[in-house]
Amino acid sequence: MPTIRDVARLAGVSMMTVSRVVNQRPQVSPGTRERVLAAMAELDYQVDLTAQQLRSGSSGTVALIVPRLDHAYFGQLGAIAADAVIDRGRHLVVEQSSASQEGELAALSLARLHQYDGAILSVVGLGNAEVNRIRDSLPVVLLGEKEVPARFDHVMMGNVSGARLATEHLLDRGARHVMIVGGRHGEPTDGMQSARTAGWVEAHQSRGVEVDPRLLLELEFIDTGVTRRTVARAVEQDPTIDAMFCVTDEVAIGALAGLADAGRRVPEDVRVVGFDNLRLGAHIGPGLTTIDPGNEWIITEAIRLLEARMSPSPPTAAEHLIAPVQLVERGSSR
Amino acid sequence: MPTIRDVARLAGVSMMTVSRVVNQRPQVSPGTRERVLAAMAELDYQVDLTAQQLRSGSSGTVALIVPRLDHAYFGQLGAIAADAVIDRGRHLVVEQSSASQEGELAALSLARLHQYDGAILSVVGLGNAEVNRIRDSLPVVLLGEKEVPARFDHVMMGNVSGARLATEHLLDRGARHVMIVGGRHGEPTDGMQSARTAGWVEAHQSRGVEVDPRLLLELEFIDTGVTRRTVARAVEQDPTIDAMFCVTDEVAIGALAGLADAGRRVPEDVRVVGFDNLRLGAHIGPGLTTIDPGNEWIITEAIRLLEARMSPSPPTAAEHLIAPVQLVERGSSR
DNA sequence: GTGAAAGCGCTAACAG
DNA sequence: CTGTTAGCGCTTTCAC
Repeated sequence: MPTIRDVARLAGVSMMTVSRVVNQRPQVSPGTRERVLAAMAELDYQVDLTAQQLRSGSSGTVALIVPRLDHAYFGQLGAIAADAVIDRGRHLVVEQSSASQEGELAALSLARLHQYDGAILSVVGLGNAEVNRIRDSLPVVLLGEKEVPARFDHVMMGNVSGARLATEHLLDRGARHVMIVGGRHGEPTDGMQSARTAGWVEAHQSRGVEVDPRLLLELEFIDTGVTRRTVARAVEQDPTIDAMFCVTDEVAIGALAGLADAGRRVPEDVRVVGFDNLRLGAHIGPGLTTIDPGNEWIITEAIRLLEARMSPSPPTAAEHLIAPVQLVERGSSR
Repeated sequence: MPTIRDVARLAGVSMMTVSRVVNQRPQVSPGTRERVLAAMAELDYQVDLTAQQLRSGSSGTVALIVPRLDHAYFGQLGAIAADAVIDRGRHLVVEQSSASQEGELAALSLARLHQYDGAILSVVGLGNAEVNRIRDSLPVVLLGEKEVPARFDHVMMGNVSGARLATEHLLDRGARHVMIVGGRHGEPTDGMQSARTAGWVEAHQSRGVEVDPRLLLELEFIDTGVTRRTVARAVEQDPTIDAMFCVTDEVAIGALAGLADAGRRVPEDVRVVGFDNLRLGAHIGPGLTTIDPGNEWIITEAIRLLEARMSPSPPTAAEHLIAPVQLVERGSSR
């Protein structure tokens, strides 16, 4: 591989001049620039970004760390983020944190994170202890539905309001036995499932309907197949169920399948609403009514916060943002 | 940030000794190792991977470059690859190549690629001219359904055999008017759609059924919504269609929706088979029959080839592999 | 507008 | 088992 020194020799200039041309600095005369560019082309020169980064301290790269690459939701997040980061003149790389046995922490090795100018971290399954290990040495914005230490910037979905919106929609449609599929007891700050369960409860209160605790359906884990089996069993045991709020769209797809297995029609017998607004939802069964969590908004804000932290200006107080949600009405709840 | 020099000073040893401890080299006495580890903990030392890489020439990182992060297929690929790479003692980062206006080439900036020990490149939409710009300076394995220059290692799906298998399955079930949804004329080496169309033709020949060229349904582009509209129109115009081979599962999901829109039942009126074996397929409608392209096999082989290229041993001739496919039979074709 | 010197943090190669 | 020397490829700083 040719180095900047080879280019300098060939062009008859100093390494510094080549460096200036490579980095598009203005203080180079047109003639010199031409000769340097010619030499670069001649040698097929490529900058060594590693050396550049070691010396200059910046890599031009931002990382997005997600738990799983094969969950549709994180894929959408990654695609949006990649475009947004490019528009800001940097590049995005995505890493999967829960890879293999080593688990979340391995990918979070601070050493690796330090290779980037900044990082957007999706903190599902990460304890505060782990998150706290991130020193203030690196600009970081947190994503995710759990409470995080106050000193970090944090963007989350409108879990409570979204779940409430979805459940109110079902109650307003006349449903009186709205099951929450994938619900979980606990504080709304514990995570996605607890927060959405809180919204489900709130909706009942706002509409003056009693909450039936037997309608909280826990799932062994969040998975389409698991949901399918669990839901089919549930509706066979309790034929009065007339609606389901599913904590995610993937769960809702499992619920639709389970309801079909049990011979229930959607929306005639049971209405269904999901959460995430996956693209696919529009084309599944009668069309999946869902909550749009505002992913574009989330990424836009996360990157805005990250840019602020990466800028040389004095660091401001951490922000904690909640994205605005929207109901997307389709056939499964009509 | 503390450096190796700070640790060395605190532990009362040379930088080299600290380096040996950090890199788990055996030739350090237990006592010294203890003191160094203590000093590292005390200072909360983290290696600078950039400097390490500049000096040692290796980053311990492999890149996977995919066109879109939000296509379920590439998400699954990424997840499998991340696990496989970790098991080999390295890390994986995923980049999206078709980000924003700049397009494929930007992410392929050779300079960026050189930061990695090796790269797995999904070459959808990449011309041979672009691929050829990759010098032999970096271990690279190509993925994708188009023909590539012979000097590159290349792993691809069994497009022709898979499409043939799917179509034969439909013909054997008694279908006589098997439409290919998302088909395209051209050489089988042109890309995914042409290759699968070739398999569709082969199946007709092997079963002695005439190919009706009007049953080749082109799509404006590969998208669930586009497919839905196009398929609904097609079956209204030609009521004799009794089966569909869809070039991908995402297309198949659109076809299922379009068939429902047009009042056709699956599988009673029209049988449907997809291609990709997305997890979701099992739970959509009657269950989507599909071709499993052997993603695990593809990634396993790609990484094996990459490891071989990354090893110091002499480079062997490039390999061009085709993954074995399998029919996954579900309700949509019964 | 251009160049020389110095060094980012680390490790290969060689001594001992 | 431990240390010294040199330098990876680049850019910062300062000089001209």
